[in-house]
Amino acid sequence: MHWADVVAEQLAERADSHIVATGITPSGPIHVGNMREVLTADLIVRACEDRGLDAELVYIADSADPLRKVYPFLDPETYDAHVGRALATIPAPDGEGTYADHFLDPFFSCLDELGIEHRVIDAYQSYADGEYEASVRTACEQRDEIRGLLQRISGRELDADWFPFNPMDDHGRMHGVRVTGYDWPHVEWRNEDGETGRTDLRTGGGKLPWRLDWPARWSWIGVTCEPFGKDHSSAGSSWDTAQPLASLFGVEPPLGLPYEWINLKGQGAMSSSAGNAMSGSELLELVPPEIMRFLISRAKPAKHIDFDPGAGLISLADEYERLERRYHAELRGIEQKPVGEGERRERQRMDDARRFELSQVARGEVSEGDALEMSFSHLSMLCQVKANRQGVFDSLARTHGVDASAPDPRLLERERRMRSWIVSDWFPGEVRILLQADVDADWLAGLEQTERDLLSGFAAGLRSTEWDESAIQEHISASIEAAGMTPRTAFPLLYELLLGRPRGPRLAPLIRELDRDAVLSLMSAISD
RNA sequence: GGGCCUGUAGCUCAGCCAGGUAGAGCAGCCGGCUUUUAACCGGCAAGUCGCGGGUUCGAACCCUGCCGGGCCCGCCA
Repeated sequence: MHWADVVAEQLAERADSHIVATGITPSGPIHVGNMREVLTADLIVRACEDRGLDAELVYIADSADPLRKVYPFLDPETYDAHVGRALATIPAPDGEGTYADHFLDPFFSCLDELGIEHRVIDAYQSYADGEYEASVRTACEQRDEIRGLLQRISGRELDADWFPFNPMDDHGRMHGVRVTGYDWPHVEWRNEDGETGRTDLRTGGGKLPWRLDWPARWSWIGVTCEPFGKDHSSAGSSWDTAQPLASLFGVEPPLGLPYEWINLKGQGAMSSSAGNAMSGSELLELVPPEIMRFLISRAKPAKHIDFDPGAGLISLADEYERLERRYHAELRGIEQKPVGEGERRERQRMDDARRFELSQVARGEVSEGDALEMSFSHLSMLCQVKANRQGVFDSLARTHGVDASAPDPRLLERERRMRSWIVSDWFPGEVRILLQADVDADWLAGLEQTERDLLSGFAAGLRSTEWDESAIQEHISASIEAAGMTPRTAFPLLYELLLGRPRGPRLAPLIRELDRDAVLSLMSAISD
């Protein structure tokens, strides 16, 4: 049974209606690692729906969180003054709108593309609207008990003047603001500059610290399930402290699902501020949304994912494509048996089917017979070799039976994305088709005489060859024949000469699309 | 120090929770097709399942002890 179905089954034992919560602080570009959370939640929601439960995904934008520091991608001139202020109240890096929205808007676009239906809860607004009032009051009234509980479970010593609410000063800053007095519904405070003031706790003016905020939102939103990053699941961390706090706030804790992190292959955990991250939007510029869903659906949440945005991403996409074909050929409609039933092989097939189904952007059953049957690696090659879309689809018409006059819209999308992938820095060198700049003298010296004859004959004649496919094709054939070689032995040499590797895309059309001057300049190095 | 995850074919991983004779893809090799769009088709080879102990009729799977790798415990998922 697929992991999302296992979670759904556990939820079914608890209730018929569920709210699956996720939240990410919009302090920077929301990267693929961040997005594991919301995708995990979506898969659970889908699995719940598939077994007839009501389920809703709630996304909490932590816009009330203060800017913690001036991140490397921010201008210190502007942002020094904003450290400690809520993300909802400070300007965006490009000056348009708020900081929080600046990073949330592209994220929400991703969610739409990924088919993730969600209700957005804005934390800053929710504090202002009084949604947190009951929890804030409980926290303040029972601050001594909470304080002891936090110290005991987290093993962390809290300051003598610790208070379960971080108020903002008159400049909107939360850092360094101390509570000096409390009388519901007000707190009095003093900031680092010695300024004092009074805040009404019922309408925002600050926020609960994270360890309290988390169970508080469970309480007022009614969260029943929540995936969370492993940083929250260490011993004594916020998940542990949230358990007793939840009962204090009068709710059952949700079913928690810790998930592992996504590493950028070879560079460790993704981090926007460290500059080794790919944002969700970026990924969706390269591959269709179902590939991103597949990345998450194929791995269990407890497994960390080594995300390779280069060759590995092409493999991933191709793997999806093969699974798609297999699904339509033999997996559709396979009976999903309860946990533990069925032969090993059969269980694997059931899970594969679910991996595919849960990767779909559209909800509901996958319609019949709509596999694209087009590998991403093949497409990557065509898009490099063909100057335009027409060329790609003409080729696909010949080799894959694609109707070039009315191609599948999904195929058009894949072609569009592949082109942006190729021009991006993410495109892997292993599959990049690159005309050699020079001839490797050692390689040339090591060849047989007939082999050199082939190359020099080919090179010499190319200059006078008309630059179209059939003329080039003829010239290739003539050169091979003149050298007394066979295509099988000759082609690897020609590829080696042009691309520096023994194989490549069909040669004549490839040369036709390459820059003529560059090719001829390379040829002159051989014929000399 | 505490916690979580992880170690299965050259590579990426599935299988472990629900014990029943080792799986997939890629790469490799061989063959087929071919005046080659890294195509496509067929086949082959490939693993002491990190190591030791235990439980069991039976362990990659459960328990236990080691060893290696990654990460988290300051509001970075």
